[in-house]
Amino acid sequence: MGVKERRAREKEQLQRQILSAARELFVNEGYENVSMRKIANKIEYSPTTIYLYFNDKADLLDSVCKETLLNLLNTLEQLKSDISDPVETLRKSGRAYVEFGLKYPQDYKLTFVIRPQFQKGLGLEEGSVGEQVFNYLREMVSECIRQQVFRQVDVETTGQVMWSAVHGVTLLLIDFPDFPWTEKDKLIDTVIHTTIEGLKA
Amino acid sequence: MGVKERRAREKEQLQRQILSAARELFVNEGYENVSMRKIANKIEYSPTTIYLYFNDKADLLDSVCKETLLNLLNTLEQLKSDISDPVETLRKSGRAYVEFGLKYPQDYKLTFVIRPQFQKGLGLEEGSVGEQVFNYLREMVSECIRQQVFRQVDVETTGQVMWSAVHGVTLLLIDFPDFPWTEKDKLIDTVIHTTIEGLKA
DNA sequence: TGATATAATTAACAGTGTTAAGTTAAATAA
DNA sequence: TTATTTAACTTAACACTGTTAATTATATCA
Repeated sequence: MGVKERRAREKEQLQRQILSAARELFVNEGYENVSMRKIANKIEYSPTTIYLYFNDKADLLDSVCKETLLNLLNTLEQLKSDISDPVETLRKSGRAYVEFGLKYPQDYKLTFVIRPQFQKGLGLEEGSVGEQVFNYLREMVSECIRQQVFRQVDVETTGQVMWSAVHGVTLLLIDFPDFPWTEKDKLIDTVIHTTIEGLKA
Repeated sequence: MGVKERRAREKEQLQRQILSAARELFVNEGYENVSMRKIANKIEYSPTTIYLYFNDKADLLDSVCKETLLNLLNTLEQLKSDISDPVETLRKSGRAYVEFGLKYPQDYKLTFVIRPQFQKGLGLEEGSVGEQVFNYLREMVSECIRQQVFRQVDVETTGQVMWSAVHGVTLLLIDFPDFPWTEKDKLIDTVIHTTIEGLKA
């Protein structure tokens, strides 16, 4: 009886090993520059072994991104402690979102830009981690509207506006590091502040 | 004397031919899925001929993006006619920017997301078309501040905030077409409106 | 015409994702 | 313990990729 379970455990472990090797390579060298053979070398298995654990390279990317989203979700959920000042929490969440993107720029691009190009199904389906992330944002925004700090536009639109702003500034900072940006922290704060002010009643 | 010129014209023509074939393929099939051989087939030349006109595939991408930026710049410049209502012009420009991105989604991603990954030099250097686009935005914003419609934060930051917003919503709409967005036009308008309101004095 | 310069091509290299077939090792059954 | 089945893994191969060096064809000039 225990044999099967041990084997299952071993399989799982190898799967995780592959995943972590893939993540490290994707993040350090970019998805396009990582070959299955490179990943295989890193874990000291033959390239085709990977195909016993993942459908293809895109599937590997998919799994890496799922992890990233989980990380992001965890990071965010640590912030929604006090509901007394929802705007402040939203502000903090926005900052945390952008900072997450800048801390793991490759992961962020992989998840929010590269992946959609390969996996047409957006990864924001019902019950997915991606959806949970957006739900978090929805809750924050919802509370701001409920307490009548924000004007009474619908929650969906408001959330999407907020997402646009943080997504935009995150990607610009990642993709054009040499652009003469305003001091980075100031820019991020201004983006978030501006959006929140614009949403206020 | 005229021979040289004719030859130069012919070279130029072939270069343009290559470029337009590349653009068409990049846009329709995605940069990664287009091979030099595919481009060569399209123009009925051998693959290596392309290398007589462009350094490499990234250089080809570069040229395609430069054209895209020129298109964007032209689209925008047709709007700055009346300076009397700078906020309205800025609003229109924002809309035009997003619409441009949605009209040519592949071009937009190529220029603002894919290219930075291959060409580390951001393509917004002094005198570049990219810089001109941002200069346009700067002018618009500048006028809003000059007429004291916007609060007196610096022009740079304000412009960058605006850019973040439109860039963000454009990419989200492109990358996650299946997400349950608010009605598209409403979302775009709200993003721009919110940002502008947030920037007002 | 023959010499020269330029344009375009062929062949090749080292690498890619992925599949099908073959091999090895481990677990079960006799 | 030995034979058989099953799972895990590897080898070899296919049809591609971007790019370079060497080669051939073409058009211009003397």
